[in-house]
Amino acid sequence: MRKVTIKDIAKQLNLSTSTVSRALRDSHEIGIETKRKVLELAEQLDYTPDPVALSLLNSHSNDIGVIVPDISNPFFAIVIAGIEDVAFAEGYHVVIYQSHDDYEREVLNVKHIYNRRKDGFLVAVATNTTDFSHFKNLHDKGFPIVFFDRIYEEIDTHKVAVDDYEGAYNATKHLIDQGCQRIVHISGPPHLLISKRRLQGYKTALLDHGLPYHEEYVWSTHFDSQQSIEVARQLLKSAIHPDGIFAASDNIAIGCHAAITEAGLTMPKDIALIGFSDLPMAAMLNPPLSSVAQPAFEMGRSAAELLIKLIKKPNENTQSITKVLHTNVVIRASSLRKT
Amino acid sequence: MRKVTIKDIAKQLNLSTSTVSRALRDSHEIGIETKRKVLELAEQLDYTPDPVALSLLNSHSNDIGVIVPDISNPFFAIVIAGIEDVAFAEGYHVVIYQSHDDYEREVLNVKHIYNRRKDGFLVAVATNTTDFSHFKNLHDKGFPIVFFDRIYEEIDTHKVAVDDYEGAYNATKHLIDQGCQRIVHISGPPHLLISKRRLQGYKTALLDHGLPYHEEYVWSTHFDSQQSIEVARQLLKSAIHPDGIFAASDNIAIGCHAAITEAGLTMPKDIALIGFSDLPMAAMLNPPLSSVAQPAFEMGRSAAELLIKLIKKPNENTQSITKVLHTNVVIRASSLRKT
DNA sequence: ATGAAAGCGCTAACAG
DNA sequence: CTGTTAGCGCTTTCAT
Repeated sequence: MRKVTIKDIAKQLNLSTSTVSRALRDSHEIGIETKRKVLELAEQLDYTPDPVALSLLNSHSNDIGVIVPDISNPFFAIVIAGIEDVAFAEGYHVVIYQSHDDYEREVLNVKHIYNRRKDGFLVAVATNTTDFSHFKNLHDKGFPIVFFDRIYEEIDTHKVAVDDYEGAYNATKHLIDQGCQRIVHISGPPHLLISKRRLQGYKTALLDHGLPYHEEYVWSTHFDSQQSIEVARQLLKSAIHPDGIFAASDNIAIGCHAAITEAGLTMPKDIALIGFSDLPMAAMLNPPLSSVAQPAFEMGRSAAELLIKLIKKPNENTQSITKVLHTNVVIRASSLRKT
Repeated sequence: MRKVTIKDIAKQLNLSTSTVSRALRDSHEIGIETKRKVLELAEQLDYTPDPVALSLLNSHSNDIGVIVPDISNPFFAIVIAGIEDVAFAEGYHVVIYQSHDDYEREVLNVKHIYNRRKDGFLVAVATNTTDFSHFKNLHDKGFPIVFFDRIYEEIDTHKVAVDDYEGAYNATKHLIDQGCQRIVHISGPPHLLISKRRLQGYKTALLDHGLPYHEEYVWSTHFDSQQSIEVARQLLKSAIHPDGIFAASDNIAIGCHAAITEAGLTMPKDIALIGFSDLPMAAMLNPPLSSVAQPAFEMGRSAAELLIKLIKKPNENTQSITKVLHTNVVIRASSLRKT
């Protein structure tokens, strides 16, 4: 029970494969009657064109790739949902790749994407990637790439990100407004652009409001709660005794939340806590977690739209655009002292 | 700057493409010297065989698919990590598909997998799938399929699941041991096999320990915390006044956890709560959530091993095996009343 | 030991 | 309006 091909139809109808091919694509140069017969038999035989043969022929696949560090991070899961939303509507299928924040895996993923003739890809760069030639090489060949969230600035292509600086500034300002004096920032991996920008927002907010900036108040960890709880425990045992914590992500904040509770301290009285991303989980904690909301779904949509634009008319898009989305601070009980 | 093909190598070396092809595959009928030259040039030109051409030729791709309802569910994310673990080691690439618990999407995913000549796939069936012919048809053609977690029993192929009955029984027994008298079960979608089995475990445990089984004590919702918090609120407002809740998943339990806290009740004193899966999140809650641990990573590994076995020697595996993994109850503060 | 030719499924000149 | 031919990149008979 093999797959039915264009050949089968041709044979049964005593036509050539090219005629069948043309009839199927509704070419104007085919007799109305022939067309009808072909379409009918195709329907009846449940014919579907072979995408692999088409890929070999046209060098494209109607698939687009998306590389994220980790699908279990709800932020990326939501971004992917946004990507699928527009891709699906435009007739593209999205193939998900995980780099597991590992450079080697990321390189493998990129190769897979290119070799399988994907039409382009979207990527949030892996944490430990420092060599970007796997992106650069493809981009130089004109392969459509869009960066999102974890952006690499040096390649001249479309990018979508959030205003990290603004979000961090406002989160920190909020803590200051709540009367916090010793505000610690727990950052993500220091070399990431998003980490740098969030740190900058934190720093500027302090300075703007007459609070000193101390390097010892800036801690750092990975973007996952397992590691963050450890770091938070250390922090709470240290001599700093923070009365406010701005965590660079919700996963980090969740780790802090658990460590604070574990230490017998209460939020927001002893420590006011705020995270970044406003994952669905944030509202479920006890007390509910304040967070800087990122439009993750919208980020996915925008990135996909830009990629598809790039795929459809590669020439018209000489100007690469960087889309900056805005955040807003969602205040919940973990940081709300005053009413 | 096109991709380098076997033809380029042939031309530069004044050989035929067939010779080059053979040399690359280290055929014995090729001169040692020729072989050396070919290999050297291939290396130098950074030649990689074109997987699309190979797919068209051999009807396979070295890709395996995995269909899950939703990647943002950490349980599935971990299963996928397990799948990738063994697939990667065996030289397969895993392509992730989301059904979003939607039948239509699932059918589309299956078609994509088949059309793109994936070597086989693993699937956790979508919640609202009631027609299984898209699986049945492929299975009848001999296409390798393995079911995991959300299993469909009627197709005779390998399956991997957890002992849901056992897990549910032990969770319920634990609540009974803690002195709970009015134990409510919040189930997942009722028609799912895992829901039925967990319900059965709950029921039997009650009966075995001299507690009555009331249908009004069984509530039901989807496997996500947003919807669960609503259901939990309703439950708490009802006349039941449960002193124990066994939630059919951690997401459901998280919703309950939030609703209980919101209502000003305390765990485990007023209500003892236990979930199912033991997601990383469970330990982070306040109070930490008890849960029935499922070996998610191991489930992924087993399922992938079975699929690859099926792919490699389809004939030898006439006997399909169903692997049942064991659970264990992880007790934390949300349910621990006695010490 | 190597080459020529056919074919995987399909489309696109190029002919009639 | 329809058929023939060539080719996407590769492997595999079948010759030599």
